[in-house]
Amino acid sequence: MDLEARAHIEHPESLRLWLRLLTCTQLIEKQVRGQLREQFDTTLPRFDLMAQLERAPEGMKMNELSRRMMVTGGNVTAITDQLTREGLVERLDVAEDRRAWRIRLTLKGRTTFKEMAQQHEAWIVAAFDSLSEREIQTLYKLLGRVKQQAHQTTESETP
Amino acid sequence: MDLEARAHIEHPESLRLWLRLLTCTQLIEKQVRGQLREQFDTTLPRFDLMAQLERAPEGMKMNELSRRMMVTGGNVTAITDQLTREGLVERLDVAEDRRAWRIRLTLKGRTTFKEMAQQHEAWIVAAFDSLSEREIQTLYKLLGRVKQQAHQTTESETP
DNA sequence: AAAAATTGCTTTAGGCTTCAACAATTCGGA
DNA sequence: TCCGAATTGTTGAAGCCTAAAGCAATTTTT
Repeated sequence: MDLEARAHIEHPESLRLWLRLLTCTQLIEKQVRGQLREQFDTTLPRFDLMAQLERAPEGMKMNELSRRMMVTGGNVTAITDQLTREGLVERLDVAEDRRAWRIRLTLKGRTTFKEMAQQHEAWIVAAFDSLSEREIQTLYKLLGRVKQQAHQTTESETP
Repeated sequence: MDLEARAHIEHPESLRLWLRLLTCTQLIEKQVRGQLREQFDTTLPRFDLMAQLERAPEGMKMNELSRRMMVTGGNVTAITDQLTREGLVERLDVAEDRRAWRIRLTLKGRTTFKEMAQQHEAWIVAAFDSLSEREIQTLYKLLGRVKQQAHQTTESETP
């Protein structure tokens, strides 16, 4: 019993697909949130922010974090504040622009993240366990088209 | 520039797939939220609740709404309160169980929803425009397996 | 160089969401 | 029958998220 329960017989296939997509994402996401909470006492947004930073050893401006995480700026401010208080990330001055910060994982942040990331990866692999390599590829490719289209639509909204 | 930016070269394909799935869902969802807001001054959760009710002419217990919407009960209480105040749904007594309510769309709710649903359907169809009928079927089928697996995992968590 | 526009971040108000604790009711077994 | 357990819905605290407004610094225009 889930979101798809609302699909009508006469609904177009795309609508059914959308509800299923939504259901899958929400189920997996809930599971990941729960595990992060239980095992590491943290949240998905905080994990996401650290995941972005892990790829940028020299740090990243909040601006860029916001774009990559696909959330608004105010949000990044709040999460960065938390992680800073806990000593997992640090705010560094940007020499050329006194408005901006460079956010970087601390040593503690880096080791903490590594631990979480390893578990996280295992959960995700388990979530797609029922698909073959080939099927994963197919899914990946088809969703690539959906994504591209969605990006275009989003961008052309505000001219 | 989106969530996928954090994918490493050495990450397993499932992780890349997960990030892409998440990106697609979020992009489409953001778009739908925006449109609902602009065109109908409402929110996605409110639309979702009404969508569930639309299939149950005799109404539905909050309990069941909560399960179908995949959100917690407190949430349903709040959204139902709002929609009730606006005259879009109504709380009816359940004869056999004085703890429970039966929530039902009012006439106003029904006509309002029909209008929104029509637009909503068009947005979703547009979102998957770049896929052929056959590709939509493939996606639907593969995600079906993912969903089934996710449901099982979720259920076996709390014994 | 001054004015205007833009950019980077923060703050605030408001909505969604969960979890945990609670009251009322119903159910089930001794 | 009666007591404990489970269920139904509500409330409150805390976190995430957005949109909009605001401030400070920077860039562009005139």
